[in-house]
Order: sequence, then C-alpha cells, then structure tokens
Amino acid sequence: MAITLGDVAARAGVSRSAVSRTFTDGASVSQKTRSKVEKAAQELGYAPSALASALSTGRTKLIGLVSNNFHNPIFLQVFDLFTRLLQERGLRPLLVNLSGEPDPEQSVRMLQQYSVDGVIIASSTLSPEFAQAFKDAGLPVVHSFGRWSTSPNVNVVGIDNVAGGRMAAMALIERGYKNIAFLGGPETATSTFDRRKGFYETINSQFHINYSESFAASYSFDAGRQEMQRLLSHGEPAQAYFCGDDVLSIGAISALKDAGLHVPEDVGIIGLNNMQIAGWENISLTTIHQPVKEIIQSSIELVVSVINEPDRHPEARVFPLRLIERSTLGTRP
Amino acid sequence: MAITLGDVAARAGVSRSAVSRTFTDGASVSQKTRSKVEKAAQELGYAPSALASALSTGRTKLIGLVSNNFHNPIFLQVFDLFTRLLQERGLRPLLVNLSGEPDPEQSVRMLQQYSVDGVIIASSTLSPEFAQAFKDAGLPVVHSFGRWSTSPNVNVVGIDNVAGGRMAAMALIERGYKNIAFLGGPETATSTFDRRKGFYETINSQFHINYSESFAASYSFDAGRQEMQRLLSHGEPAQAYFCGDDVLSIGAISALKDAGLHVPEDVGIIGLNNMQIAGWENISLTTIHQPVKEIIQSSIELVVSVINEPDRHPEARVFPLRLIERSTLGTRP
DNA sequence: GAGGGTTTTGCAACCGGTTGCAAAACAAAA
DNA sequence: TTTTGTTTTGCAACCGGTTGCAAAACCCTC
Repeated sequence: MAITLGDVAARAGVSRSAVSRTFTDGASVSQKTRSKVEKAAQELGYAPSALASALSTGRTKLIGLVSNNFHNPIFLQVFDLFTRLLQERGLRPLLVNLSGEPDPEQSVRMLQQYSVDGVIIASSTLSPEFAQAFKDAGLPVVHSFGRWSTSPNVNVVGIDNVAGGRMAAMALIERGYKNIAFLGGPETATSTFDRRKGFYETINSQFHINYSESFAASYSFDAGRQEMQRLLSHGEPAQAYFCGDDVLSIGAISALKDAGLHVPEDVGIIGLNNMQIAGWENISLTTIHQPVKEIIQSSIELVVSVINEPDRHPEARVFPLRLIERSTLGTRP
Repeated sequence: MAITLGDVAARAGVSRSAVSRTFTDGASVSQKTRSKVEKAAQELGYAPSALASALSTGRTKLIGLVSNNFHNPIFLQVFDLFTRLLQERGLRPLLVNLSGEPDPEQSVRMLQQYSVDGVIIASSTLSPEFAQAFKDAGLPVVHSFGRWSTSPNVNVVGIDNVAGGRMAAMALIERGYKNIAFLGGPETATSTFDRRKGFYETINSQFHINYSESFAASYSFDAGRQEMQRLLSHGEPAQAYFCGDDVLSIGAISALKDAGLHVPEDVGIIGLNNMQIAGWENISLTTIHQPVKEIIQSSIELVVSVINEPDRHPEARVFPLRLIERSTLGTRP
C-alpha cells in the first residue's frame, strides 16, 4: 500500500536506520548514502509517516486550537493568522470547536489521545480555569485573548480588558456624555465582565453621570442588533453606548438607523477590536484597537517555548490598546 | 510519564490484549475482566493513544480540511458546521490554510504524512484538478462548493453555479433592467467563471440588453466595495448588478451609498449565498440562497462513504438554489 | 603498512497500541 | 464424568518509524 522506510532502504541498498537518518536533520549520514536514499525515496514517492515518528519521538507537531467563537467575523482573521503562522513553523492546527460544550474535560481527553504537542485556546469568553484544566492534564497551553492576571497560573496572551473599559469610559466622559450605557457581550464571558468592570468603575468615579447596562446574547452582529432593538422598544436610548465589541457596535448601529436615529448626533457609539469593517467610510466606527496579529504571533511563540521548556513559569503577556477616533462619537456641551 | 496499556494491564492483573480489547468495541471480553480493566484505567486516568492505535489499524479519524478562503464571513459558518459535524462523528479536523499556496503538492504530502483518513476541500475557487491531486495520491477526497460536472473524476458537493448565474439573469430581465452588469469574484475562481457564464449567456440571449462585467480581487467586503468604487469613478453605473457573492454585494452597496446613490432606486443589486447579514432589515439583500448546511452535511457523509468504500465511483451532488426576494431590486418599465 | 582518531553504518530494542492464532476456561449436552 | 462447542485469554508478531551502542569503514599521520 503506502511506501515505508523499509521499502526505501531495500531499494537504496542500505539499512532502515540510514533512511531514517537522512530524513532527520542533525543525524550522521555520509553524502553518498544520503543521495542514494534520496534517489530511492524520490522514485518511490516516499513520505515519512508523522504518526510513526511521533510514536518514538513523542512529538507530533500537532497543536490543538480550541475555540468557541464561530460567529464573530474577527475570528476568521484569527483562524487565518493562527493556521498560517503555525504552518510556517511546521506545526499543524487540530481544530476543536467547543460550541455548546462548556466542559474542558472532553477536549482535554481528545487532545491527549492525539498527543498534541501544545494547546492554544483562542477565546475571550472562557475562564482561566478552563485553560487550567489543560495545564493540569500536562498539556502545554496558552490562552489567547484570555483574562490577564498579575500572578497567572496559566500562560495568557491578550489585552487588559479592564483597561479597555476604562479607556472607553474616558473617551465618553471627555466628550461630555452624561447618560451613558454599556452594551456588553454575553454576561458569562470574562471579557464582558472585565470590560464592564473598568467601564463602570470609571463612570462611577464621576458625578452626575447616569449609568445603565445590558447584555447581548453573544458576540455577533445579530445579538447586538437585537439587544439595541430591545432597548429602543423600552424607551429612550442613552446618549452614548460602549459596546463590548465591534460586531455588537455595528449591529447596534444598524438597529439605531432602522429606528430613524442618527449616529453620532442622536446616539454615540464606541466599540472594541477595530476589525476591518470598522474602518469603512460608511461605518467609520470609533473604537479601541486590539492588536490581534501581535497577540497571535506571541501566543504561538509562547506555546513553542512552553513545549521546549515545560517547567517554565506561567506568564501573562498584555498588549497595549489604542483609541481609534472615527465618526461614531460626537460631543455634548 | 503518560499512562500506557501496559500500566493498566499490570494494575488490572490481565494481559495487554485484554486492555486493548476493552477499549475496542466489538471485541470479545468477559464482563469480569472488562470491569477490572475499566476500574484500573479509571484510577490511572488512562487515555488510549490515538497515534499508536492508528499505526496498527491504519485509521486516524483525522480529516484534512483544506481551505483558501479566510475572508468571506460565510466561511466562519462553514468552519463551524464542518468542525461540529465532524466532531459528532468522532472525526477530527486537521485544518490546512492554503492562502497563497496554489500548488496542491505540499498539502497532499503533509496530509499523507499524517495519514488522514480523508480530505475535504472547502473552496469555491479551486479547480477540479486541485482536488484530483489528492485523489491521485490515494486520499479519499470530497470537494465542497466545487465545480460540478456530469462525469466527475472526483467527488463534488455543491451547487450549479451556471444555473445560479442564469437565475440571477432571469431575475434582472423579468424586472425590466436593460443595462446590466456582472461584478464577479476573483477571475481565476471556478465559481466566478461559472456564475458569469450562466449569467452572460442568459443576458445575451435577449435583445436590447447592454452587458458589461468586472471582477473584484477576492470574495470579501473590501474587494466588492473597492471594485464598485472603481466602477463609479469611471462613469455611470449600470442599472443593475449581479454580484458574484453576498459579501461583494454588501461591499458594493456600501460604496454606492457613500456615493449618494440609492438601492434599488438608482441601482439594483442581486447577490448569491444568502448569508445571515443579508437578511437584516437595513440590508435586506435580494439574493440566491445556497444551502450551505446541506452541502456540508452531505460532504461529510460522502467522505465517510468514500473512506469505507475506496473504489466507489466519484459522484457530483448538486443542491438546488432558491431566489430570495428582498429589497435590493426594483422594476424598470 | 601499521596505528590512532573520527565518522558512518547496521543491529536490535523500543514507542503504544492491535490482532491472528492456539491454548485455556467455561458452559451445555450426553 | 466425559465430550463437544463456545467464549475468553495471552502470546507474539506487527504497524513505521527512532536511537544507543558497538562494529565497520574511513582518513591521516608516522
């Protein structure tokens, strides 16, 4: 059926070890046998089995990529970057879709069975305990877009969501908004919790500002739109909203426009992420930039480091946020 | 380090075969040893190595999921469905990002190395020859969203893009448009070619209709937007456009609106796909529905069949399209 | 051509499972 | 109790690679 080491060895007239060695770099093979082997391999169309190799070396070059967010368009970019950057390093992403599976147990087991070299959890909604479960199982793990902590138990790469909330609050306060609301993502998401926290605390430290909040069912256009529609059906909207994410913002704006309201004249909106569409002229969303590419790059570097150095101390890598001023915030005197 | 068969066998006081058999269903084990083994496995936290098992059985339960479209939001849904449905069958998606790698050779090699049981190519832009390369390498393959043919050499599941083009043309002709254009996806994509073909032929069979065409750089919002901007900068737009895809449509509409034009009063637009956003009130895109879920479900069933029955004759599964009338087409007397 | 050091090579055991085969254990019938 | 038939069990070989170790081959120098 498939071509094996032995076949190539026989054809080249050398031992199986010789063949193995020509395909593992750093091994000692003479130029002569090397070319004999390469010729034979070429002729037979030999491709070494990664599985068999993994069995003896203990390295599969497989990285479990665990995610539960398949609705936020930003995740297309996330998957694109992860897969591309992993491939560039000769690593293969084994995708795990967590949707509706809140327990890490099953995923841990599955990834253990495939002896993945490491795991990257790409999610802004899962708790650090979720990632911890992978670590406890002995899997090198990095939580991308996860909750940051000064004494992390598990490796995290992302942003400071509390700071993001503060930044949004400052932007709204500076512009003179007095009636301010938070329109968050799902209430159970750590990112929602943290962004709300920073936002609320900053707003609350000011006098004469009216605060209210509500939450969308998920990080998606539809959920943002629906939540804003619900708010509008219950009375006057706030003067300005910090939406927990750009997709929520764009969904909310579409609901506002449908209701005949103007942004930013009637209602101000600030988002978070700075996804590509946010920059379009006809959307032109004022938002907070999350450095997605840098986070992903760093996550991969980190997981590779952990693989090579298992006893490494867990670390948190926090990337800075940047306010992107566009046209969905105005000023109130 | 990790727990193996042997460890469990020793603890349970049985042979290694007995342990193996308790974990492969259909094997002959007495209730007594089974429970002994299960107890020991439980206590040790044993998880059988899929790699080792794959080495002897020849089955990895790995499915290569090959794609090159990481910009079209519809693919988020595609990935979500593929990963979910594969997982439900105990299969694992090994993701391959093709972006910028036009040659199948490398991917074929890589998937061979990991002995994937099968391959699904999820792309509307790649040619049948691309899929063929996987088949030639002996990998069971299904091309999802690929080009259909009456005598397929390789399994395809998708829609009839030529028919889609015809359907769009009919919709525009019926509404009395006389100056009609095609705004396609990348010119090299098979789906672009076929949609254009059906569209052009139908338009051309009519008298007194003015036809023109142009192509966006990729299937993405941005590309659609840019191409429409370019068209507008070169003169009067057509009365109506068939955009090769919903994302192109929405991008094009955003460019039109920016230019102060109204849809459908000034320009009519019809898309293809019926992605979720197309249904929003403030977009309300008239489009042609592509049954994504059915295609994916069927693709998975097909690849599983091919795996179990390697000499199966290749087949083409074509799903019907449906015109979704919303509000981006008007009528011209 | 012998002696010494270095590189290359093959043997054989191992990675963690699976499975055909024959022996052992068990159950039922005589 | 013996015979026959059916399950269950363990042995050992195998899947396709890797790698430590000792022997073989090579290269230089004297």
